[in-house]
Amino acid sequence: MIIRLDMQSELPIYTQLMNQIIEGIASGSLQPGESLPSVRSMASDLGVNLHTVNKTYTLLKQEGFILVHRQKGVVINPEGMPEITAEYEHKLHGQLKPVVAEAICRGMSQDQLLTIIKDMYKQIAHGRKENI
Amino acid sequence: MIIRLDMQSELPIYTQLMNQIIEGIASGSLQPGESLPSVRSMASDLGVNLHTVNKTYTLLKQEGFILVHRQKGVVINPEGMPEITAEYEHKLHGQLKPVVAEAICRGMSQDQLLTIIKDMYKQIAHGRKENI
DNA sequence: TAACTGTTATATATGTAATATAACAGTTAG
DNA sequence: CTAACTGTTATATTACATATATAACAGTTA
Repeated sequence: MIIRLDMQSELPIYTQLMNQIIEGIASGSLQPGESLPSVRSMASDLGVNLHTVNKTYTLLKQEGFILVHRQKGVVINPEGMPEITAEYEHKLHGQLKPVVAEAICRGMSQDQLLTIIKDMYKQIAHGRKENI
Repeated sequence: MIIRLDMQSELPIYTQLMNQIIEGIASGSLQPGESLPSVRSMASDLGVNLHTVNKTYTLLKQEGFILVHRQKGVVINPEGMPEITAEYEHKLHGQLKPVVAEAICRGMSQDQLLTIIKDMYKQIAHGRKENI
């Protein structure tokens, strides 16, 4: 899996890394049970510090996306992904609200916005089943 | 317009304030041409520093949501809101992608996601026309 | 003139992000 | 058993963002 970091971005490196791993899972390029590089090798590959990768892994572990297997190292959670909890729905609303509000301000119609979401959903989830 | 700040939030105060003003415009509770409190009085009302409010106003001005009128002070842009530029669409994609990816990971269907967006759009844009 | 406006400057305290170095306990390969 | 790896933790430092405090400036308004 190819990971691209933008050192000029306003987003922290550990957040960019976290997002791309989640996108990798969503797209199917990272399968449940598949192992991730060690914090040291990942850090080395990306040219960042060990602790930056470790922070990403710690957060992904806390949310249930990955787990640390004593033999296999860090793996995408083989038991499946975290569920749609009330807490997650609350977080989702908080993330979407300002984005939707700005779209409305700029005169974007509901259909325009839904089309963008549909296209994005299709694009990300495109290669889900055939990669199993 | 009522503004609520969460001092425990991970979001900076100036971002919370910015989001709520944009949501106010989207909902119609803030109309184009309507004036906003001065940086000092707003800061005083919210119990924050002058510069925190000033940063919010500066960012909103840069994006075209408000402008500084020599007589009327700070007003919601009477010429209308900023448009849907290519730059904005790029920003929108960057904001939505990680959110949609996590939803897919958690097994949320496209319809579930679209329903949330629709409800949110309706809720925000509900009192648009009747407030003019 | 006095009180307000946005704006700018400077300084300080705090927290986060990212780095560097080091160590520990456990696992694995030679 | 040794050596090299694993995740994990600790400590320290640098850099930057956030938020504050205080002050001043030019322009506007009552």
